[in-house]
Amino acid sequence: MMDKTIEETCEVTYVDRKKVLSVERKMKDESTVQLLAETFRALGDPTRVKMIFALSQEELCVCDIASLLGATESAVSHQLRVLRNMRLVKYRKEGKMAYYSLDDVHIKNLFDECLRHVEEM
Amino acid sequence: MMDKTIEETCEVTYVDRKKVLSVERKMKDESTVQLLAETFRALGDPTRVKMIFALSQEELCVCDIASLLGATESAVSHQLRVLRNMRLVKYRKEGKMAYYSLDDVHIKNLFDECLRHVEEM
DNA sequence: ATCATAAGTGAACAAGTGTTCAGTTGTTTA
DNA sequence: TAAACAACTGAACACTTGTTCACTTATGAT
Repeated sequence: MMDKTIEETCEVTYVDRKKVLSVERKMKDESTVQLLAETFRALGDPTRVKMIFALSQEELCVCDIASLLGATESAVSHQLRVLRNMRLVKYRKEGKMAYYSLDDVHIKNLFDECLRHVEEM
Repeated sequence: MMDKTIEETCEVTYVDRKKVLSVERKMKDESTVQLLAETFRALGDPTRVKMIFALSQEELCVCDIASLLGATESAVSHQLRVLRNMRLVKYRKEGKMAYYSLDDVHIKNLFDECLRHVEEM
């Protein structure tokens, strides 16, 4: 990229150095940015969106979800792992069943806020 | 997938048909699910996360953002298009500059809620 | 102990994504 | 008018992701 900051020789700068520096100071660190992106990406799939919505309504076991989505349990299991890895869902074991639900209230808030945005489109 | 719903011949069902049907009735339609997933996916990239954060602080032009992220203007322009397509950012033209900002208040709420979730991890 | 079943896993492949490069458009200034 | 520049775009590529298939683990029933 070409350097557009010419403030050393000229007052007029196309890049607003003051604004850029101000934002740069507040910028979240690399690992937080990474986690944010991974979290959003975990939500960025139609199958997983349906799972999150379903789990925002009811606690469900893997085969409930599979039945609901018309998917194989294997596929559901793989997707649940993605959501689990980002702490979007939690589960409790009861015998051979695993009952899943949303991990915390932020997830529902986050999801509902996005729903509101989308429903305004 | 094997059919596990055996309620016609037996009272005991592994799939809780009542819960599944209740969720099925409330399930969002396919196009809403698709938009939700696309919106989350648009946010699911470190570069775009940084852009959204930056724009939550200040209105910025393309070259400000490029300078801030150390990216080419072409790359920034491509990423901004993704965000624009999902109405996550808007822009105003002033001469040859394009000033970008977050599209609406939902985006900031959504982003902040995710930040809170991530910072609890 | 054996069988059935809920859940989870690894490997492999098709499909989708981000970046770069080269080039275009439109505006400003000399 | 010509040159400079902000912004945008299409094509190509390397890389990532979701799904399927075959298999494993672990629990409960016969």
